[in-house]
Amino acid sequence: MAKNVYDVLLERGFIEQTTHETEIRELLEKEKVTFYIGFDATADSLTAGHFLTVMAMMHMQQAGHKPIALLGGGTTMIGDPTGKSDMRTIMTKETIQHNADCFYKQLSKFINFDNDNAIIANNADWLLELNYVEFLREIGIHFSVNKMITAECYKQRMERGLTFFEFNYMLMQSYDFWKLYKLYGCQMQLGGNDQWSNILGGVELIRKKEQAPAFGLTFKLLTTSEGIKMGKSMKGAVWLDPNKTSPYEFYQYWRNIEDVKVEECLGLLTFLPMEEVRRLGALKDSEINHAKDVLAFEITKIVHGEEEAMKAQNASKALFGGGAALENIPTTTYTKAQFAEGIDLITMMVDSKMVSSRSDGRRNIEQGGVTVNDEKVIDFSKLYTEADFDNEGKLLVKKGKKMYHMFKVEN
RNA sequence: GGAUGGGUUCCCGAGUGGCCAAAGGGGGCAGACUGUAAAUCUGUUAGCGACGCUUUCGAAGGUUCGAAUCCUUCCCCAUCCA
Repeated sequence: MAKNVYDVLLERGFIEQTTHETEIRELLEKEKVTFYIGFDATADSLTAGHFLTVMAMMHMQQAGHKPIALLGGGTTMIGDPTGKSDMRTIMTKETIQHNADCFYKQLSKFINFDNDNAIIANNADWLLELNYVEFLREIGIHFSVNKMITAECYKQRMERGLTFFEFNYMLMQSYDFWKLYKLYGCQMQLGGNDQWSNILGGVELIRKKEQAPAFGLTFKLLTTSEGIKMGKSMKGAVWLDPNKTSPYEFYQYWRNIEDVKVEECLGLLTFLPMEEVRRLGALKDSEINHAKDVLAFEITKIVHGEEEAMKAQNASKALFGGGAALENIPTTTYTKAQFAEGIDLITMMVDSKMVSSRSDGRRNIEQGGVTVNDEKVIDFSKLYTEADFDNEGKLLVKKGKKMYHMFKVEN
C-alpha cells in the first residue's frame, strides 16, 4: 500500500477533527476498516455539499477500506431539525423511500457496492421498530444529560429553544453507529464537522457498551470566505442530478468560485495529484482562471462523466471566449406555431426560468441587463417572431454577465 | 397551568390609526470597474394588463371613511414560576 489514506485525507484538507489521531492512522495502515457515513434522505438528489463526503468515501474505498452508506430512512421520517427554521413538511414513507432510492443510485456512481466492497444500509430498518422503554434502558442509560447540554451542537440551540426531539437526535445517531458496529463490525464514523457531537456520542456508546474501540473523524465544511455554506446558488442547492442542475450550470458554479477557494476545492473535490493542486493554486491574477477551468472540468468529470464535462467546458468557452459553436448551453424550444403571433422577451425569460417573474424580467431589461444576440434590449414589449431567429432557428439571450440561454424554434 | 415579552417582506430587524409595498442592515439581482474572482461604488429587490391596480405584517373575526398598528378569540415562540 502506498500512502496511508489518513495522510492523504490530511494532505488534501479533509480532516477537521478526530477522536484518536494516532490510533486512527495506525488502524487505517494495518487493517481493512469498515466505516460509515450517514445521509438523510430529505431530497431526491445529493447536493454539492454531500459530494465532499462522497469524495472522502472514494478515497477510503480506493485505499481498500469498506464504506457503509447509511441512508436515513428512519431519521428522515421525523425530520432532522438541525439548522431548519421553518416547519418541516412531513414527508411520506413513499417520498422518503423514493429519495433513498435516488441517493443509492447516485452513490453507486461513485462507490462500488459490488461484491461486498461497500454496504448500503438504511436506519429505517432498526429505528422504526424501536421500543421506547427498551431503548431508554439499553441506550439512554449511557448518556449524561449534563454532558449533552454542554455539547457544542446544542449550545447555540439553548438560546433559541430546544425540543426534546432535537435533543434525542444524538441518541438516534449514536444508536445507528452501535447497530452498524454489531451488524457489520463498523469501527469508524465519518461526517461533516457539524456532526462532531453526534459522532462522539456513537463512539462513546460503543466504547461503553462493548468495551471496544470505535473512532470518529470529521471533515471541513465547504464554505465561502464569508463562512457561508458552499453548494448553494441563487437557484438553491447545487444538485448532483443532471436534471436538477444541468452539467453546464454545475460546471459554471465551480468555474465561478472565489480565488481564495480554488486550491482548497482542488484538493477536496478532484483527484489531481497534490503537486498539481499546489501549482494551480499558486497561480495569481488572471492566471488563476486556468486553475478554475481545471477545477470545474475535473469536478464535472467525476460527477457527470468526461463527455458531459467536455460539453460543459466547450459551452462555457464558446460563450465567454467567443467563437465556437454554441451548443450544450441551457435551451428552451418553441414550436413555430407558438411564434406565429410573436412572443415578447419577458414571456420567454419567464418560460425558461431566466427570471423569477414578469416584474423581475422587466426590471432586468429596464436596467440594461439583457441582450439578445449581443444587442442590448430596450423595448420590453417588442414581440419576437421567427424572423428574429437565425437560419438555424436560434436566438441567444443573455441576462447579466453570466447567464446565457438559447431559444430555438422548431416545427 | 400562571406571569411577562414576542410573531413584520428571502433573513435579521424598525414601525403602535392615514405621508406604509412598509426604515436600516444582510443576502439576491442589475449597472460601473475587472479576470466568468474578490473588494468598492450606483441602482434595484411582492405581483400584474405598471405614473394605475391587486395581494402582503402569525390565523380568523370586529371597530373605523381608513388597520401592520385599536378590540375579540385562537395558534405558535421565548423567559420566569409551577
